[in-house]
Amino acid sequence: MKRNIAVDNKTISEMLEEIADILEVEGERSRFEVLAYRKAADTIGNLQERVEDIYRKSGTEGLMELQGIGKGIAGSIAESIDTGHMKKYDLLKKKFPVDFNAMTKVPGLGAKKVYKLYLELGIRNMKNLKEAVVKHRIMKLEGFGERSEGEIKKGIALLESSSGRMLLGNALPEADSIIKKIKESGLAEKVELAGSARRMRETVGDLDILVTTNDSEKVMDFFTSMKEIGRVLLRGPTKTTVALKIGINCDLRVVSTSSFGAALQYFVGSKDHNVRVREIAIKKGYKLNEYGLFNKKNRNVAVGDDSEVYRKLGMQYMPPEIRENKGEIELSLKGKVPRLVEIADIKGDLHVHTNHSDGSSSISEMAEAAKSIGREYIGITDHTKSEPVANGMDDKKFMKHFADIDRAVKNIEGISILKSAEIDILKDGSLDLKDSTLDMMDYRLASVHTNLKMPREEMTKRVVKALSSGYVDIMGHPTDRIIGGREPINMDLDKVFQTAADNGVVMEIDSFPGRLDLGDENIIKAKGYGIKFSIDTDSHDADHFKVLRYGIGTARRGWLAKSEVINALQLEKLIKSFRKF
DNA sequence: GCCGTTTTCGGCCCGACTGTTTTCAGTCG
Repeated sequence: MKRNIAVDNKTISEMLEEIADILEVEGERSRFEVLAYRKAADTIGNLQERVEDIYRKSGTEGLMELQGIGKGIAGSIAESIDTGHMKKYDLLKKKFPVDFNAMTKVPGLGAKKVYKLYLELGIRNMKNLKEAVVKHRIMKLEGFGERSEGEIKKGIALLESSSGRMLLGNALPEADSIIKKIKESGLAEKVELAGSARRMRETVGDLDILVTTNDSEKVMDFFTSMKEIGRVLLRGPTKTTVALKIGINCDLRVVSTSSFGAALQYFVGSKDHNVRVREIAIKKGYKLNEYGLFNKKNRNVAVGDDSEVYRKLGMQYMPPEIRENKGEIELSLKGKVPRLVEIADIKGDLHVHTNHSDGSSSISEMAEAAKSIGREYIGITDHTKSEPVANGMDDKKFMKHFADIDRAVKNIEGISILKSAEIDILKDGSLDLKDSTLDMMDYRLASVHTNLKMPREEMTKRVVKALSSGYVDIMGHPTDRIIGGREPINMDLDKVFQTAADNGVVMEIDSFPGRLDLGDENIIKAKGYGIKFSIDTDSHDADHFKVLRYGIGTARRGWLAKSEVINALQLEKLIKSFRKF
């Protein structure tokens, strides 16, 4: 019997991570080999495309194109996809039947401590660990103590109450508020957001805030007493870590003014980006750390902000969003980093719902709200009839709807309102409205909302048919994924993007924090096909327009320039761009 | 195990904080 074993990225990533853990505690291999496995695990864990798809399409060569994956690990991944087993992993796990993966997630527990707990106390999993804590067996171990046991206990509780990473859309407003308060306290000179939140990653594991001050003690006091803070995890003169009530940690780092530029460069990351930058520094005779860029005479030559570090290294500045070691270093050395799209470039919003379907505000209210934040046009894209839960409208209702839009247009100045719809792409790839209705629209946005679990071939066919119909201008939230909630629909993205390119279909970047769809990696992929993008908010309420910053952040992570974004066009040019012939 | 405008061999980023240590290993980012 042939079993179809689904091997997802998370599983593969966790296996590689455990191999690293076990190799580390065995201590027989070089620490670099351990590092290599961790790096590979990291790459797979953060991948947006399914590693299985890459393998099925391009084989081990395709896998080897990924960062930190060479012949050996590619082979292991291939093996696990083909057979459902990874021999190397199985062998090591047989030797050490320990759930490193779960236990190293407890803050303060790394591979070596987990190994020691196994050797001395026979602890193999979280259940054993919890029991040992309750029986106070851990504090008696050499190298552990009462304190460690308490931290492990708290760590377990924390893990059980939280799921790890948090949506950027939930974390960033919290960071904004903390930073604002520190600024207003007058205790710090500079206060900057760093880390993955600054890079606008779709989820963040923690928040990093960087300050310069001449009174570190007072800033730390102020920070640890803020009402947002749940408890203080560690506190030192330069670094304090707290658990925020919203469920993630926040680091506050204090650096001297002269180190600010290097520190900002360092703490914004990413880690992989920084490794490359440091290597370049070494080759040029410098030493780079968070305190400065030091020349042979040990003088810090990069005073100012992070752009100074890059300038001194002969590199063009790279915006935080692209610092992921995905080719930006090479572009920077050649001076070819593109100017990325900004919020200020956006002139309109092409995905807006009203209370005519499942929105909560009227056409006029949405238009007024958009106008008040500087939009010059919006497109009303209410749902079609296949979405009864969203009050989707049929052809007849759309007639009345369009008349209502005409009326709203007459009563508002300073913003244009376009007629459109978020048209359902039906199971067979046809569209949910009559051609005659579609003809009345200024443009057409189409999305998949139903039958999301279709097999890959069928789904690909369905979407390709819709995009080739000549009636789709924009594909809405193309993969339909919900971050942390729903897998992307299974389709051959290369075929879909090729079809879109051939038919002049624009891909949407839906700015809603839980969607961010397309995501950064798929944007880069689509960009390769010459596709254009529309960065929309998918607003269902007048208050939703503010989520645009997440879509812009994602677009920037996808290296998009203004010229690749259709809603950065003025209205006349936009309309022309929709007229294909 | 990975990787390559000094290399297909010989490198592989760097420092803070903690607990339990009496000088440091482990963990983290």
